[in-house]
Amino acid sequence: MQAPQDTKPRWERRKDARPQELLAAALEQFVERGYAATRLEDVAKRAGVSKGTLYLYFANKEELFKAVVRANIVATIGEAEQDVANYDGDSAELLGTLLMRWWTEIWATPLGGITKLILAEGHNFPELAQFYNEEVVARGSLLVTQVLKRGIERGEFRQVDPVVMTRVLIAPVLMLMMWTHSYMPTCDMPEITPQDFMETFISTSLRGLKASAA
Amino acid sequence: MQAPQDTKPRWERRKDARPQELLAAALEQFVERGYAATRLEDVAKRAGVSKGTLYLYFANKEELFKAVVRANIVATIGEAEQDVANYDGDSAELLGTLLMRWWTEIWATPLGGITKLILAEGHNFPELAQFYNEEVVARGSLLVTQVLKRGIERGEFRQVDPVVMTRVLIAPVLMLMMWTHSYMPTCDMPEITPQDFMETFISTSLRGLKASAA
Amino acid sequence: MQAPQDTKPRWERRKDARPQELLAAALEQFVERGYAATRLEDVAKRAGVSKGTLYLYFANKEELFKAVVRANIVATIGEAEQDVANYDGDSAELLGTLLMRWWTEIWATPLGGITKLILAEGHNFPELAQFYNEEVVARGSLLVTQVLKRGIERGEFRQVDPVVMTRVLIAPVLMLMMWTHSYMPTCDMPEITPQDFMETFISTSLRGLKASAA
Amino acid sequence: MQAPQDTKPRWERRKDARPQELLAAALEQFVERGYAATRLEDVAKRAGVSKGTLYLYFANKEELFKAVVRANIVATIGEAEQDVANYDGDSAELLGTLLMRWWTEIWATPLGGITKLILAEGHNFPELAQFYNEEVVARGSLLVTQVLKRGIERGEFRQVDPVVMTRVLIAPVLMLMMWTHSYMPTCDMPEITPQDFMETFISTSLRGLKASAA
DNA sequence: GATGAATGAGATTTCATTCAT
DNA sequence: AATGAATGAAATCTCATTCAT
Repeated sequence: MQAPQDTKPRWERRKDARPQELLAAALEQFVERGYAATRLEDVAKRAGVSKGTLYLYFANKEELFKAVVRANIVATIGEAEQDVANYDGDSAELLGTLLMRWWTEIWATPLGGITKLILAEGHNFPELAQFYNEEVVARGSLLVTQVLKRGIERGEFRQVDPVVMTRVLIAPVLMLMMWTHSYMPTCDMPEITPQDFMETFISTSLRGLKASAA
Repeated sequence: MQAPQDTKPRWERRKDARPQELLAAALEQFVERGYAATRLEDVAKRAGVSKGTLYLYFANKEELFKAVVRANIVATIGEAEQDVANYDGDSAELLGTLLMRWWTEIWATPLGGITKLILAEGHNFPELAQFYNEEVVARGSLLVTQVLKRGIERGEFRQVDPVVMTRVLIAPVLMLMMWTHSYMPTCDMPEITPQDFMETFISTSLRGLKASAA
Repeated sequence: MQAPQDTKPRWERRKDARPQELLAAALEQFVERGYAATRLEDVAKRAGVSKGTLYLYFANKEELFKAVVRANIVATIGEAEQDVANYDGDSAELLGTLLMRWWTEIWATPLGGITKLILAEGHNFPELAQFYNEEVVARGSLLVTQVLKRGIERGEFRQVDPVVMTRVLIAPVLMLMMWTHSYMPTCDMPEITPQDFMETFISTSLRGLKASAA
Repeated sequence: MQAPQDTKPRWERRKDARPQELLAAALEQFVERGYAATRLEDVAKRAGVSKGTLYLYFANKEELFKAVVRANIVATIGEAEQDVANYDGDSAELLGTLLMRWWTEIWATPLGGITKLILAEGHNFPELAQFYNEEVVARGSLLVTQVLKRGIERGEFRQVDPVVMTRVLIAPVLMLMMWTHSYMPTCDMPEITPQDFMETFISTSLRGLKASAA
């Protein structure tokens, strides 16, 4: 007796997979070239389909772009929110871990490419930029802010405005992401690894944040 | 003897001013819309000339863009280099001043818009990106690196890799500039001023940099 | 012994019905949208089949269109021809009845839609237009012409050119049909019914046709 | 001394004429092919310009079409309105003259081609169809209706519903126009001239309209 | 026979670039 | 030097048609 797990004919299974393939190809092309400079024909070619096929799945270029953005808003933030809620130790350590995970698990992934796109060409798509900011940036920021408040309340951090400080802490991570995706491998940050950058950034920031000894 | 300062007839002086006017208009348009989305017709309209006139001064869109970039690489860096060389006081204060001046005198000006452009669409113009990085980012970085080395040597700063730390210190300023130019006034950084950001950033970084008390 | 009327299995009978269903759907869509604006996908959807199925029955869009036209050339004209041949009364009454039946039995039916199509987009299909004119318009016209000749011979109608007069009598009916199918319900003929139109048209024409009393 | 009538350089005079040339070419092409089947490239070619030039003068295909329609709504109706108001003789004669002039001065001109277009493809452009109906059909109809009322009041015509009768009188003229523009020269109305048609139509209708002798 | 995913030619539209004046 | 009408290559998008399943 044959295993009936998948009774669909091959091309139908293919159809189910198509949107993902197209989104993947589009993501790569958009990240590589930017929104405006990306030609749909290239996306199609990269996905191994014809121009017309794209339009079976996405109404137009803008919708394709939006779909790419939506598809890459990962659940990672949700997990991080849990971690922070449950954590019970040193705030500095929590903050350091949080920022480092943010880098490795979010910005160093394709989501980083998306974020770069939004920052670079976002103002041509105001609604999308807003949507993205709310879903990704704002939620992530809130997390950092909460840890900062916690540390301040517990006397671990000195008195700073947690909202402003949140921005200050986020900025270097985003900028690292921009550099990483700027395709200027040689001219950008020769001989510096993201790891180096993040470690130096985190250690310095935590030092600067900590309540003055005593 | 009459003052020979300007013997040219008026329309010829106008002619000399033309390129500047065109570059100014192009800068605004590029910053507002991005490279790809900028139509030369809009640049021309903004400058109050016809489309054809643009081509009298610049061979094509790309050359216009390059000219805009070149024209906005100001001499400010040179001045700063002098200041640093002549300074003779506390390294932390020097670094703080340097960073703040960097913001107010460079990134908060139209040059900021150019930098954003380069970061956003630079990889479509690799040679330009490289040129820009060398002329602006590298020279500026070098300055910061020098101050860091000076501070470390003088025992004011703790032992850090000055090249990496330079990046860490530059990143927030650039990111602030990106945000400032991202045309997402509402969703971006509600109720935070660049001033707040810079102050918090600088004070925290300097604290994190300083050699552990004693 | 079982009735052998239909020994085919059901799906095969279905198969036989398919072309009719497709033609019906195509007729509606063509009439509603016009030839050029009709998308085969919509025809298929309307018929509840897939786009590909259309091509099992019709070689291409043009053939489908032609098939629709051919399928709607009804036998009604044949009946009318019989009626006219057998009639033995007043020519004016015969003509009036003929015209009114023409309207109700032909132009007010989907065939009207076809005629509108031919008139509207027929010159993109010259052969089809010719075919249609010969099969429908010419035969119908001939009928009218015969009645006119009969009336003139019998002294009931005044001396007119029967061929020209035929056109004059056909025109209003066709125009009514155009209006009826023109999908401009409000702007076209407010508060006038086809019935009103036909009655007024017939009575006036017959009056105008009749041999001047005496 | 040279005549200074036209100081513009040649190409500028050309520019002024361009829209008219384009509209003329578009009219021909639309009338020949129908709206949907007309390719802008063909219009351009017919006008002796490139595709892009069309877009200097008309935003898109639909706007071009609308412009063609607007440009062909002649003032003729206005003149006819004057004539009717001033006329002081036999209503039947007035009506006959009106209808004949309608044919020769309006429907037999390019405006006829436009009307055919509207009737054929008008429901794809509802607003345009409405606009056209109001400006051309409704005004023309009103004129006929007024003459009918006048004749009925003066006892020249028998008692008919003037609104319905208006339609009955307009229909043949419009249908003649449809036939004329249907580009089926051979199959349509062999050996009948529009002149024949109109004369037979008018004489029959007037006979049918006149108050029964006495 | 039926499906519907895939195709690609062709249409509209945009815009950097040219060139006669 | 300046103009702006004209161009045409290239991009987006549509849809009749094909074909593997």
